[in-house]
Amino acid sequence: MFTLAEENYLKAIFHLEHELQGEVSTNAIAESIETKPSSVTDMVQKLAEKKLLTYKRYKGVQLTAEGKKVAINIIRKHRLWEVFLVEKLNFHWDEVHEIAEQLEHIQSEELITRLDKFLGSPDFDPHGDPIPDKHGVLKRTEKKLLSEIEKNQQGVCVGVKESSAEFLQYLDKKKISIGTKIKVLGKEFFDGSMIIQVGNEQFFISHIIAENLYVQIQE
Amino acid sequence: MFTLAEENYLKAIFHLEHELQGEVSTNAIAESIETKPSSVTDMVQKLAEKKLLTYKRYKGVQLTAEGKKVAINIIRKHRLWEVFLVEKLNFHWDEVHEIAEQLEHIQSEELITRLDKFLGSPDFDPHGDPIPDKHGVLKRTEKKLLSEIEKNQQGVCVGVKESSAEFLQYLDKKKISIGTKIKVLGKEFFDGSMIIQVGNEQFFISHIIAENLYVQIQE
DNA sequence: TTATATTTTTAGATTAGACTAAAAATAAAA
DNA sequence: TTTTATTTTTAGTCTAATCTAAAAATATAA
Ligand SMILES: [Mn+2]
Ligand SMILES: [Mn+2]
Ligand SMILES: [Mn+2]
Ligand SMILES: [Mn+2]
Repeated sequence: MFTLAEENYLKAIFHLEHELQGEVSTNAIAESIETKPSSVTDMVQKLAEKKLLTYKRYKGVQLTAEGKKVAINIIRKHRLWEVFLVEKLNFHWDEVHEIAEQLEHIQSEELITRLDKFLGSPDFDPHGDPIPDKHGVLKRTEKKLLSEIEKNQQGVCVGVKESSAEFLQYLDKKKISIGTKIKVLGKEFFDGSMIIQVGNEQFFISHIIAENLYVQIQE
Repeated sequence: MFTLAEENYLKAIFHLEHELQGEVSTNAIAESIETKPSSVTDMVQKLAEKKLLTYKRYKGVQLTAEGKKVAINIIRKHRLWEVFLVEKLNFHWDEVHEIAEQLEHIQSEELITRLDKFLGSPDFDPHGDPIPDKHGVLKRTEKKLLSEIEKNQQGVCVGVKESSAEFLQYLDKKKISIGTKIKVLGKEFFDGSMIIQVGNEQFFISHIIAENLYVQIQE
């Protein structure tokens, strides 16, 4: 149906639309998929002709409903495969992204239907990201960045914003994973750093860490 | 490591070397991967430069040890994925080949190691074809074509030579699958057709069928 | 508002892989 | 052993996806 490159562009643009809240620039796309802006212009013109996005010269792009549908389906496949790799093959959560980047392009509706069933129709992937259902509907949960919660509040970790192997390994070292309870003991106004409690341990984390961890507040 | 096209050529050449018992011609490759002979010449020259096969103009090609290693690894992946699709996702044996053609190109040693373990290190795929181990070693079994066995002998089906969906569906209709006992009740010298017994049923099969079914003779 | 900087697009080149048409080598038939 | 047929290779073209360099548009600063 679509080429590997086309699928990767659509997925990247979809993610950028959410991060940037609106129109996505040529440079933003180029940076995100590690290519040159001139290459992006070419591809974006091709995708516009195929009605997967709208494009006005110098004005950036926006996915059409059809483009979104394609992107969401790739994301669905990516996240289902990540669940498979962690739940069934016992990969660790910092090892699965690269492999899922390949698996997400396998073309077979039936395969995904069956994989989903085999995995028990999971709602979230190993990084806490929601898995769209077959109609593209995402389960919404109200989660907050750890950096947004107040002193003495407590939450349970439900996801990571950044999901590089390096960050995930840092979290492992600190014994933080999906489901871990985190209590904010102190918060430094100046630099946003925090003292938090995880299990019996209390330690310092920088703002960078706090704004890449999603938590659900607990009373 | 290798491109999709390169992998497909190596795999096709490997299979042809076995079918044709020796040197593989340009035309044979072209037919097998459904491309033009001129395209094959190009690719074969490229693979020769990479030392994956030896090539003499107008003389056909032969895989090097390295070329064989690559080909066998792809076949290993293909067959392991087929087992996964049938055993875990409950696909039928006539539905898995096309999907495995895609999955066999996923690049990750670790993935295959874990998949193999998850599946219980199977020795055969759903069509009865042997799965090479991680060193490329194939489990050899003495099996015969049904067409080669004599009247009143009996065997158990251990594999199919042809594994197109059409042929597999024919076998389903006749209630023949891996493990099925087959007894030869009659054999027509003229055209090689047979009367066989499968379970309680007795029926006629043509030579074409008999020479695409592998059996292991039982006393 | 004019000058400068940044972003984006165009023009032209490159690579992998495939194709067609024609030439060259080899095999088969007369 | 010529002639004819088949197989294989070469030469040249095409498309997808990328790149560099330069031009054009837009944004920012003086
Ligand atoms: Mn991922
Ligand atoms: Mn993920
Ligand atoms: Mn197969
Ligand atoms: Mn098979």
